[in-house]
Amino acid sequence: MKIYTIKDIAKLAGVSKGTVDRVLHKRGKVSDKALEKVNKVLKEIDYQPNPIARNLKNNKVYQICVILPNPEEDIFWAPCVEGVNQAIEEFKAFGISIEPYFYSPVSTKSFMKINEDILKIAPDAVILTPLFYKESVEVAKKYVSNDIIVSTFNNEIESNQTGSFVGQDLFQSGRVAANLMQMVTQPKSKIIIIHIGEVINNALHMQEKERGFRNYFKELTDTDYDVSTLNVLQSELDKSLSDFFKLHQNVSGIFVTTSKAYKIIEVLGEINNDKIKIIGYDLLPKNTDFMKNKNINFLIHQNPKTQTYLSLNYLAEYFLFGKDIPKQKLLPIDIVNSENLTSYI
Amino acid sequence: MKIYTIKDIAKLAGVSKGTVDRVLHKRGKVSDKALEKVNKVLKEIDYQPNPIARNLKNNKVYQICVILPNPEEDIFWAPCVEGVNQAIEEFKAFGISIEPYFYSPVSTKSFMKINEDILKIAPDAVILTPLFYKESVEVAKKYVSNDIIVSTFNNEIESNQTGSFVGQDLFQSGRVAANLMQMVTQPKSKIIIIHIGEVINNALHMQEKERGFRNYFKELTDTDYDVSTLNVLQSELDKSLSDFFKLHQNVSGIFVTTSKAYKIIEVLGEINNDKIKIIGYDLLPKNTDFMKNKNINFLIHQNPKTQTYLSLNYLAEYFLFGKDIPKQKLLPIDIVNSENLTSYI
DNA sequence: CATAAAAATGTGCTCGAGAACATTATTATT
DNA sequence: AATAATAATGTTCTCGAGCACATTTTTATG
Repeated sequence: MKIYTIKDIAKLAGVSKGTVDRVLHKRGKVSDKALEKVNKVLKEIDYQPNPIARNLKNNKVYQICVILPNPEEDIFWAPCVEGVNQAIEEFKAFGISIEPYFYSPVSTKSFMKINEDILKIAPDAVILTPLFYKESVEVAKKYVSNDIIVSTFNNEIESNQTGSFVGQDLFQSGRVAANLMQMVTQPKSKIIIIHIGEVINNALHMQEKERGFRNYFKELTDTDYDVSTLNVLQSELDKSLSDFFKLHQNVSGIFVTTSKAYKIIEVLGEINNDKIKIIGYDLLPKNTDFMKNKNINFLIHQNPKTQTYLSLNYLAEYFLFGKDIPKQKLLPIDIVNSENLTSYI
Repeated sequence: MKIYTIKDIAKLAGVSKGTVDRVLHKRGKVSDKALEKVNKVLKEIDYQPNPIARNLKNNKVYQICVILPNPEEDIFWAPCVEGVNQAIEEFKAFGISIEPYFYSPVSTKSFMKINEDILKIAPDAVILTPLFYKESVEVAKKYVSNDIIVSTFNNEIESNQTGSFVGQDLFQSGRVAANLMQMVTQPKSKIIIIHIGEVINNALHMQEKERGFRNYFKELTDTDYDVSTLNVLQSELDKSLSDFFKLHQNVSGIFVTTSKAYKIIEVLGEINNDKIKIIGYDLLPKNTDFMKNKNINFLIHQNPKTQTYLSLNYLAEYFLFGKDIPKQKLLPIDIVNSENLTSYI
C-alpha cells in the first residue's frame, strides 16, 4: 500500500504542488491543460489527504458545551457525566475542550438561564437533552443562527438541528418490553403501564413507549391481554398504587416507562417476589439491586453514557478530521436481566 | 483551555526546546539546573504532546493481517468481514493497511498454511480467532518471537499474547441463556443443551456455555429442572434428534450453544410453533428469519462485527497515537428477541 | 511590437514533535 | 594559562496540507 501525497501527485502530473492544491480545492486559476493532467493522475490513484497533516495547521481549540440535567437531582443522568469525562480525557490532547453544564430537571427557568450563559460563551457546538420540548426548540434555533452546532441525545427535537441525534427508537423499545412481558406472563393476564414522573410534563418519550407496548399486544390476535395505564407523580405513587390495586385484582405484570421501576418495589414491598413481573428502564443502582434479588425481571438499557460519549465523538471527529456528522444514530435496545447486567456496567 | 506546546514550556523555563525535549524523553545531557527549571514548569502545567504532530513525522504504513475462517464455509464469520471493511475504510487515510486472509474452518492444515504465508509477509500485527487451540498457541508464539503483535477475538488463548483479546464471557452467557430459559418455561421442565458442530472438535467455548447454563440451574434450590446434553454433528442432527425425542418426551426447552439453532427448527419443522422454547446464538439470517416467526425465542448476540472492528481499532490507535492496547475487552452479552432484532443489524 | 493587465504556475512558510547537527560553556590535562 | 575533551544547550530540518505570496507565462490594448 502506497500513501500518495500532494507532492507525489505534483511529480506524476508534472506540475507544482500549488497547482494540485488548486485542483483539489477547486480554487480556479488553473489552465485546462494542467487541470487535465492532474485529474488524470487523480483518477489513477486513490488519493486521500492525510487527515493528521491537514489538522496540524489548524491549531484551534474547539469548545463543546454539554447541557445536562443535574445528576444530583435525577441520578439517571449520572452516566452521562461519565461519558463526558471519558471524552474530555480522550480528546483534550487534540485540542477539544468539553465542559458540562447542569440545570435543574424540574425547572425550565434554570434550563433557559444556562442556555443564555452558554450563548454568551459562544462555543463551537452544544449538546443538549431536550427535556423541555418547546424551550429546547427555541434555544436550538438561537444556537443555529449563531453558527453553533447543536447535537441532541436521548430525546429528539424536530428542528433544523445541525449536529447529530443519538438515542433509541422508543416506540420499538415499548414493543420489546411487550414481547418480554408476553414471554413471562400467561395469556389474558392483567398488565399495567405506569408512567412515574417527578413533574407532570408533556413527556413525549413515555407516550411513545406506551404506544409501542400497546401496539405489540394489539397485534396478538389469538390471545387478549388486559392492559391499562396509570399516570402518577413520584410523590403520590404510594397512594395511587394502593388505590389502583383495590380496583384491580390479579395484576401479573407492570411496565414502568421511566427509570423509576424501583419505586414500585419500594411500595409493593419485596414480598412480591416474582408474583408480579416487572419490566422497567435504565440501570440505576436501585434498579439493579432489585434486579439482583429478582424483584425486577427485565430492564431496558438506554445506554446514556454511550449516547453522550458518541455525540461528543461525532463532533470531535468532525472538527479534527472533517468527518461527516451522522444525522441520526439509533442505539441498540439492550435487554438486561440479572445475568448479563454486569456485562453492561 | 490553553494547549501548551514544547515551545511554550521552553519559553516558560527559559531554555531551548531541545532541552525540554531531552527532559521529556530522558535523553540525558541536561544540567541539574536546567532539569529543575523544566520540571518545575511541567509540574505547574498539564502538558500533553499533540498526538497529531507526533505522528506526522512517523510516515510509516502499518500493516495488519486479519486471519479469519472463510465466511463462505461458515456464514457466522461474514460480519467479521464487514468489521474489517469498515476499519479499512476508516484507517486507510491514516496509513494503516488492513488485509483479511481466509482459511477453511474445517482444516487445521489450511490454517497453518495461511499463517506461514503471513509470517513471510511480516506485518506489524495479526488478529486471529483461535478456532484450533493448539495450533493457535503455536503460531501466536512464532509471531510474538518475530515482534509481530498478536490480538485475538471470539476465543481466547492462554499465551503471551501481545495485543488485545476481544470477546464475551462465555460462562456468563450460558447463565444468561439459563435465566431466559427459566423465565419462559415452567419449573421442573425438561431442557436439552445441544452442541451442534461441523466437526467434532475440542471446542472449549461450547463447554463454557454449558457450564454456565448448568451452573445457573444448580443454584436454583427451590425448583429442579431436568437438564441433559446432546452432542451432535450437523450432518447427523436429523437422526440424533429423533432418536433423542423417542427416549425423552415433553421437552420444553432447547439451548443451542452454537450459531446453528436454525437447524433445530429445520428438523422439528415449523409446526413446533412455540411449544418448545428455543434459545440460541448469533444473528445469522436463517436464525433471524425463524426469530421473526417466533420459532426461536431468544438469540444471544456475540457481536462478531464489533469484535473485529474493535480489535483493529485498538491496534490503529496504538500505532497512530501510542494509546495502550487493553489486554482484555469483554463485550456485553446482548439478548435479542423479535423486537429489538433490527436495532442490532 | 511594446507594455500593461490578467491569468497561470511555482515557492516558501506555517503548524508541533522529534531528532540530527551546530554551537557554546564547562571541566580536565598539560 | 592554553588547549583539548566533554558536557550542555541551541538551532534547524523533517513530516503533509494548505495558503499567502512571488514569479512566470499568456493575453489584451495602444
